[in-house]
Amino acid sequence: MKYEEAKIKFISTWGSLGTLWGINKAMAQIQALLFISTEPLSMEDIMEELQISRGNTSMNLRQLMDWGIVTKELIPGERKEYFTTEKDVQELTRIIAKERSRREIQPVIKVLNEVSSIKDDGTEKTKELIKQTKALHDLTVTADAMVNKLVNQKQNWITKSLIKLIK
Amino acid sequence: MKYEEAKIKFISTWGSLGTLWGINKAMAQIQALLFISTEPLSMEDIMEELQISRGNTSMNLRQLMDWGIVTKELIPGERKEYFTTEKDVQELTRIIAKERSRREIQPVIKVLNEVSSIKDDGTEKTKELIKQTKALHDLTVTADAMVNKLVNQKQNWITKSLIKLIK
DNA sequence: ATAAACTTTCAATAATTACTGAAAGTTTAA
DNA sequence: TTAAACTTTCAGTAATTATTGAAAGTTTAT
Repeated sequence: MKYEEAKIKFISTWGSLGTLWGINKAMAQIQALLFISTEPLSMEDIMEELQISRGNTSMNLRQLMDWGIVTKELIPGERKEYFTTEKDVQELTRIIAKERSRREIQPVIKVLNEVSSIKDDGTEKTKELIKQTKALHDLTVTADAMVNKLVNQKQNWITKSLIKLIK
Repeated sequence: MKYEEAKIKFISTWGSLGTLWGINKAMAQIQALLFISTEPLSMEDIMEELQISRGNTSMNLRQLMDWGIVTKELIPGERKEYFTTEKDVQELTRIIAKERSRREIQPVIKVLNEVSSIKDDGTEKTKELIKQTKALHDLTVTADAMVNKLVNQKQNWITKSLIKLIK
């Protein structure tokens, strides 16, 4: 496999993975492109490479910046804006985990908490609802805490954690 | 909050969460309904509760069975088929993690492996592609192994693991 | 064998989500 | 202050994904 083919394969795989993570294809592809690029890219560059419109590029870059994954790079003497993505996979993971927790997990925890706190009226179905949503609540809280814990160990966290768990 | 309200809230929250997990709303809602139900439900019951069509119910139940989350329950003397879901949250997590790994993570690992194994032609951009996809590959492999490890500790895994990690 | 009771399939349609492109907005340089 | 160079916005449209409902399929009882 040659460079161009490998690049296309990587970008398109990353793009379709994005879809089932709740971020759209274009957004994931832009991030992928920046991730393997040796220098910052302009909007023009991105549009050209991925064959997407200016509007699409602008909106998705904005979202990536909202996530904190992509940043503007000012190149002296240039009018255009250039973009780069976080290049360190562990830092990238940390940012994504934190954002997903904030955006998706926390709201769910809140609902599970509300639902599992309703008054027990003594009926079997109410007892079941409380029991099951409480179990989900506790699981979610603990898993979320665990991921945050893992991910905040800046240096070499995965390896370290794995070693701990295996023994 | 009363039972009916809490139930509706739980089902709809679970449903919309499903969406950003790559499983569709109806599928997640059916699972949620079964999860808090005290007894097995028929297709009729599910259609009625969630206000969805017979075809939709049938297809999504099938998918849930493919995932191994829902099973048919035969009730003696009854013609209809009844359905239940795994009720234990830890077992549920184990099944979901395993399936997601198989369906989504493994294919990505394969591509990352292919892409990061292309021949280094000495150019900077090829070096960058190899370096970055290799980093992603290693991270993905390790994280996947870690989740599997965690999740396969049948009893009380989350709590145990957290304790280990914190100290 | 027939029919009643049920489930599955799938073409048509609806609902949702993503994308475009041109107009409006902004910034910088002269 | 004007205009060139650039970015953002958003109404319209395209693409994708989910849902329906009726016909076809299956199973069980008689």
